[in-house]
Amino acid sequence: MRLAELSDASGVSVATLKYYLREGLLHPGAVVSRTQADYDDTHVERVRLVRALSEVGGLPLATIARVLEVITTPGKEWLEVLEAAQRTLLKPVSDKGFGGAEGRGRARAWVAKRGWFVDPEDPFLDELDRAWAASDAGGIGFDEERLNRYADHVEGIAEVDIDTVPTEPEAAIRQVIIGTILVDPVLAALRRLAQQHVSNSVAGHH
Amino acid sequence: MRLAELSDASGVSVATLKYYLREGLLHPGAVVSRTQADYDDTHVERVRLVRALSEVGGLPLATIARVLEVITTPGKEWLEVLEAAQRTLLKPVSDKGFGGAEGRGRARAWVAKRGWFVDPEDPFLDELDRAWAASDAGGIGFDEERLNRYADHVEGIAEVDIDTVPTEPEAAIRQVIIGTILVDPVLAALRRLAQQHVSNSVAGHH
DNA sequence: TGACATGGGATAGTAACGCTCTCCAAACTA
DNA sequence: TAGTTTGGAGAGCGTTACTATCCCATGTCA
Repeated sequence: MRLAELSDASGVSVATLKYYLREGLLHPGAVVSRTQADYDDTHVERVRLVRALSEVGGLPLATIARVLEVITTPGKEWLEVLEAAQRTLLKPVSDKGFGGAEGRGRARAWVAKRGWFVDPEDPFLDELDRAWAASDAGGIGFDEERLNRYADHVEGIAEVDIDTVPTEPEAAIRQVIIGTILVDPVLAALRRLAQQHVSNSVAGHH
Repeated sequence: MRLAELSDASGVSVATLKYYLREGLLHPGAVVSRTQADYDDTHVERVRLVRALSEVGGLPLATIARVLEVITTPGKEWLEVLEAAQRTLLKPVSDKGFGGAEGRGRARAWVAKRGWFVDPEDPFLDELDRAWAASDAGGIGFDEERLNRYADHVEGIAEVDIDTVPTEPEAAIRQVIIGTILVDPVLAALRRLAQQHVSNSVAGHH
């Protein structure tokens, strides 16, 4: 398959493919001659993955490059890779609150109270803090009780996530990382649809 | 409060505040003289809201401007506003799949099968299609059963959402729109923490 | 064998976004 | 009154994700 054919197969312009090659988002094809390279299905797959992570996952290309590196580096220890993946996925946190610095560390306290087994150094605790503070800034601050109600249901989601992780390590890493990113938008869309359903159901009963 | 003081109060630079004023993201202060304007708490709040929607919600400023317009336009019918809000929140869909156009419309079929009451024209059905297709492109495609398991839990989340909507229309609109945007990151962070908890719990039992 | 289109690599240019810097004259301040 | 500060307008900048141009070796057909 030549570059133009890869372009047709993936729906991405030749110019963009060249760009992805330069940026290391796409592995080079087999060099046939100095002006020709051969691409195969792995390239088509890769391009689709990159577009999915970019368009739906909303990740910047630089982050996608790191993600790809992690999931294509074989061997390595499970935990090591997952940790690297987590660090990779996190947007650099700007540490600034929204005018007031109150409420930092609420997430840790809440998680402890709830009895969740999570590393107290986990960066997603800071993410939760940030997101919680943002809700406050938006004037829709919520209390621990409401967070607990959310958490009840999210636990169920996480169980599905863990349930469906393949046993083979290579596939597992791929699933965990890509699944985490790409399933988020699915859940977001489901949430909006479910809101409509619930609200229509309630309305229908009155 | 002068602009410099608003800057101190909100943690946003004067230059950026000027920019927000130009872009209509921040309502003008009361003009005291040609070189002085008076800002108050509503301005501080507004700036924090803009930063929250931008930094945590990840919305582009142009979208934030539209959101603000919707939630600050009083009167209007409930449904009308919510509809406008939904349209506002959606990123312009590029309609392109990820190389293959297969699988379009799966979302509608699935929703019908599940018996959810949603408008068949709802753009979030397309969002769900896109996100589902992206998961396929990522090589972690899932079947309807897994989607059903997710949906069971998401319904619970939506119930919490609807439960906590205030009765007063003005506040309700604000809550629905801002809540939808800003709670997503909270749920995403919770999901990652819950994944860890579940996975640690399982590991602990073996 | 030669004319000529095509492919791939390198470089430069572009559009959108989100600020940030500079300048200005009016106005407050010592 | 001298000096600093303010708000407003405009241009400029850095990043991101492409896109367009140029070049020439190669493949292709006569």
